[in-house]
Amino acid sequence: MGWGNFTFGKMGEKVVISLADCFQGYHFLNPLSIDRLEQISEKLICKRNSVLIRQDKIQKDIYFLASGLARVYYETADRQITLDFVSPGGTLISMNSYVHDTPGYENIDLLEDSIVYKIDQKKLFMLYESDIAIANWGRKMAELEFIKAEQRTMSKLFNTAQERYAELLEKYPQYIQRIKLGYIASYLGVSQVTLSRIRANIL
Amino acid sequence: MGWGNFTFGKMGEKVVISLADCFQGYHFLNPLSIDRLEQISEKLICKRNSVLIRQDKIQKDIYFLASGLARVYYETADRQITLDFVSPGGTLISMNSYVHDTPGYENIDLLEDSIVYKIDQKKLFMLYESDIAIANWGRKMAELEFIKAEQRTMSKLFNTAQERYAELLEKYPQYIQRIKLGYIASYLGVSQVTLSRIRANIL
DNA sequence: TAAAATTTTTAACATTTGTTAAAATTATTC
DNA sequence: GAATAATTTTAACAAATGTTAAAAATTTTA
Repeated sequence: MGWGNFTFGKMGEKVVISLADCFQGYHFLNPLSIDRLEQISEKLICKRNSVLIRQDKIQKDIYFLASGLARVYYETADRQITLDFVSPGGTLISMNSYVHDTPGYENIDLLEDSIVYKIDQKKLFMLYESDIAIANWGRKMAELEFIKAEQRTMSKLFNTAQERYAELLEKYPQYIQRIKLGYIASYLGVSQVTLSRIRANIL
Repeated sequence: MGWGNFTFGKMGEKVVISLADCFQGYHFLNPLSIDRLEQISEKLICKRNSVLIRQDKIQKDIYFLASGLARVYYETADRQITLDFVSPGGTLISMNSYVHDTPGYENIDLLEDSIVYKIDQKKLFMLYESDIAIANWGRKMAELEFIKAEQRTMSKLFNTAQERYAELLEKYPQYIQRIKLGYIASYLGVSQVTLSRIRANIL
């Protein structure tokens, strides 16, 4: 997870990240290990609004987003809270499901037509036991995802919705145009009405 | 991190967890690897109110809490927010500092006289490269800490301060007695006045 | 144990944000 | 391009929480 990269380049063209680059985003990997990971991966072409992960289903596998845009959110009976938007190069994972083979917490939908690579968890776990470079790559993945999640938490705890919205506008103007305000509001942790007030500079 | 265990047993006696049990809390480890980890560990006896980790200092090493109680918090110029309380068997780590060798986000203080084990990060990283069991143990540590942090985030997003306080009371009555209300309030994400109102059942 | 210091509760008020619903705007479909 | 659907903004009001400050209770110290 982590919306750190690009969905659209400077000229508005779609960005596509290679699977190897998705891997290397976490840690250097030798060609042999990359090859082993690629062999347990499957390329998927997904339509806008596709569902990748549902909180009530076990979804052990990991996805890497090569192109497109995804939304990660939690849901209860009465509310839906957006945790993150993920851009190409990012990882889509329900950590609890991946680690414990049980239903996790997150729902992940694709907001745009996307290309994702799916890595088979069972086969990955076997590689962890035999290839120390991949074991350490998997360690790095967990560590860096932890830090990304921590940064999101920090930002939500210490910055106002206004500040966080301004940050979004500055860093990812392309997104704001294309994502529903309701999603952005729940990402910021305010109601859509409050977000409208922020946008109108009433606050 | 993760306040999952016990500080005081049923009769009020202090709980002490062995270093090996701290390790095994994450994942099974063979005796040889346990021994290797123990060899890069150092036992520390700490007084109440000791400072373990400061957000403006690089603190790469990992601590395991064998006995006592710790508080993890973030701090800005005007506010302090308690993230977690950690009981024996838990891990005290500034993940950003541990991973990136830079100052992290968290401050960690000991709220009681405590016993902690410190693991040298540099030596640990060397073990990661040579011992695949330890590499996978380190992976598990990061994965499980991620899940604990995620659960805290979830709880804060979806449960009211009342609900979370009631949970605390039920699960850890021993703590509530000994921790300042201001710390608990900032853990719950409300002002101390609101926590007093909750306690008075005004709400 | 009395005095001092710290912590917790209570009170009064202001402010922020949510809720509901309607109006305005924008996007989609035929 | 008009009609329909979806999204966003605005308005009015209610409710919850924060702030400040003082009182009460508890703990610590001498």
